[in-house]
Amino acid sequence: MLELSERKQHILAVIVERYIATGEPVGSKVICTQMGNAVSSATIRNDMADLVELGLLAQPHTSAGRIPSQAGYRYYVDNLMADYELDADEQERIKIWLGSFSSEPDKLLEKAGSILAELTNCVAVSSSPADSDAIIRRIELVPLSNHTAMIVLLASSGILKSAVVRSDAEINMDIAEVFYNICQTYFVSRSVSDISIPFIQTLVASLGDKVFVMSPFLCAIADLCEAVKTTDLHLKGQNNILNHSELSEEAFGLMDFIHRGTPLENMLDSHKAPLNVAIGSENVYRELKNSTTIFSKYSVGNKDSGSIGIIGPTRLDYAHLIPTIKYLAGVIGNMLTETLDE
Amino acid sequence: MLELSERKQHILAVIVERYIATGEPVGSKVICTQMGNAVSSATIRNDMADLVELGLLAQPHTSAGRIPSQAGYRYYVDNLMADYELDADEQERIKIWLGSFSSEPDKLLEKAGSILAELTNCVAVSSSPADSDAIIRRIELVPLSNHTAMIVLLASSGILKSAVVRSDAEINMDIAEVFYNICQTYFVSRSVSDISIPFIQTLVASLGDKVFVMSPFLCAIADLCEAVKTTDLHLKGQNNILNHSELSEEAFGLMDFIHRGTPLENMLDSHKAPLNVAIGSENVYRELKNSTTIFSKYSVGNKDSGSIGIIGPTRLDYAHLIPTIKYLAGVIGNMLTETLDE
DNA sequence: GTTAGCACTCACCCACACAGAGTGCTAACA
DNA sequence: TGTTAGCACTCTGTGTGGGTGAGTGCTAAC
Repeated sequence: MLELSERKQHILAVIVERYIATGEPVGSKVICTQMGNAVSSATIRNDMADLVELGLLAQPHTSAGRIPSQAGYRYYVDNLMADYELDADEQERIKIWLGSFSSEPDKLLEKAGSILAELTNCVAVSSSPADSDAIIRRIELVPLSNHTAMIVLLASSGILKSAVVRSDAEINMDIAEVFYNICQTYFVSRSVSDISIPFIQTLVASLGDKVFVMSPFLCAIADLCEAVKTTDLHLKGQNNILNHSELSEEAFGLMDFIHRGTPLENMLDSHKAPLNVAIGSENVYRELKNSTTIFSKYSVGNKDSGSIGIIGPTRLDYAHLIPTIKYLAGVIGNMLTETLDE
Repeated sequence: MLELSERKQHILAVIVERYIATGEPVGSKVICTQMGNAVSSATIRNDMADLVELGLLAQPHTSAGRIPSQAGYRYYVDNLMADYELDADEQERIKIWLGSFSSEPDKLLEKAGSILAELTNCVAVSSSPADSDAIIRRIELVPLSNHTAMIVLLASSGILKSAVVRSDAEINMDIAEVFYNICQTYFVSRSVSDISIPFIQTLVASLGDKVFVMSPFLCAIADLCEAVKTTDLHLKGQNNILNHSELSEEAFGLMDFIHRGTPLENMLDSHKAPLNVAIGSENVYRELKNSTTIFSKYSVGNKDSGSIGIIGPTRLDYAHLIPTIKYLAGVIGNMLTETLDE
């Protein structure tokens, strides 16, 4: 790690924080005042020149002040940033906002995304748990009309998926009973990755005369298992991209990137640590080379499941946003774990 | 309605279609060629001057060609536009895309929005049916674990709402039975607007010792009824706003507008006709004064329910988009009606 | 009513000058 | 050796003026 004199660290911190606040390059004179005129602006200029040399600061042009380079932000996040905890008020507010309506996992994640977008003024992304090894906990048939029913599947990943199925035959108690038995025998307690199309086909073949009645339901179950294995991304606050003038050049590319879906999923999947902060070109995808991504995983029942986080400019209030995202991920994890309580 | 000579109509049509295709102002010479040199460019210039006089064309500046004014688009849509039907291929493609996974109403609408965004390169908006007079068709309790259950509510508007509820007491057959009886007696066949907070309070008071077990469920039902009364908006293809250079000036305002939600809901609610095309300042909200909105209502069980449509620039391929949106609305209506079949 | 011919009008592009902010460097100082 | 005052320098942003070209509007003839 880079060794910096106390004063240079202080100067770097002032520049980062001031630039984060104003978006304007910071000149030596301003820093001088900010530091209570402890040293002259010329001294600060000398230090700033050194910091540029070290790659921690950048100069948009000769006659402008300095702005943090991506490495400068990184140094700030790793070494200078004040530890900040959400105060009880903020914590309470988030909890109430999130829990005002006890909802399904997918809706909870969507709502968490909305909250995050609101709090951060960035694009918020939340991913629902995708777990190929998830076990089917329960499957229920909910009759809706004579010919339609809803199938609900609860997986050990805490995720709940449902589909509406239409059957040509009337859905009565008999059918429900048969469905229940099939589920208990062939589906419940198995891994979702066992439920392949061939599996369904063999199963269907063994059903005899019930095959026509049952097959739409069984196909729906296969679809639901597929859905359990698939990551769902929820995007919120896309309007915030245009809020950040430094992103206006690449707003189009960014928008396109987040709408493409798959690369974003891959990125979230590749995260190993519970918290990931990627500044500028630390991001794998070059579409994000001028953006910062902050993502936190949440865990359902002690197992890392999905992520929630933001995509924004590199000029971000890291000191406040990182703890906020961490906290939100914690709350979501707890709420989703509850559904699995036996 | 404005009386125009055959030739002027033709010139207007050429200008509108060419401008839609290229985005460049159209000059007299180009039109001349397009019309097979039937008349000279000077003649066309004279006609164009008349069309400007009538307010159907506009001139970005003296030495540029002409572009359609908003009134010009309107005249085109009302009188000149070719009637276009989706061919069987396109129809089939939409149906397959939409119906690949028999889904819940909300998800169906979301998917329809995605399809529309894809097909039109515009922001697609779909609203789920909100009906204050909807009748509760069914309420079902789906146990998920010892202490959590899902409540599913089907309303006559074709909409299905669900919530996950956590109860301190264990959820067993007894509780399911009590719940079922309460639902049959107090909820099913009533209008969702009857299920007010006071109603729930009186009901709770009459439950005696079951009050603690039941109240979270009953509160959830009240929330669900509220949800049935509320319009849900699904936005898709927001990246498309940046695709249209003519909207880049107001991209920020537009983005903000569609994210505010309520005005958009009000707009959809105010539509009386099955198909609404508002060009530029025909839109009530001034944020849309340079945009076009095309919305079609879909009906569930012969009753107008929600809308689906797009927001884009005034420069749109009206001749193709309008039939596409109409068709999609028709398909959605049919699919949602099916769920209600008794 | 239609056409050819021509002057005219802007938007666009480029080059240039000017002001202002903030620096880099030098020489003096503690 | 580290710090400071002073000053020339550099580069952006803005505004001004001339040149080019596309497309028009107008006039006079057909």
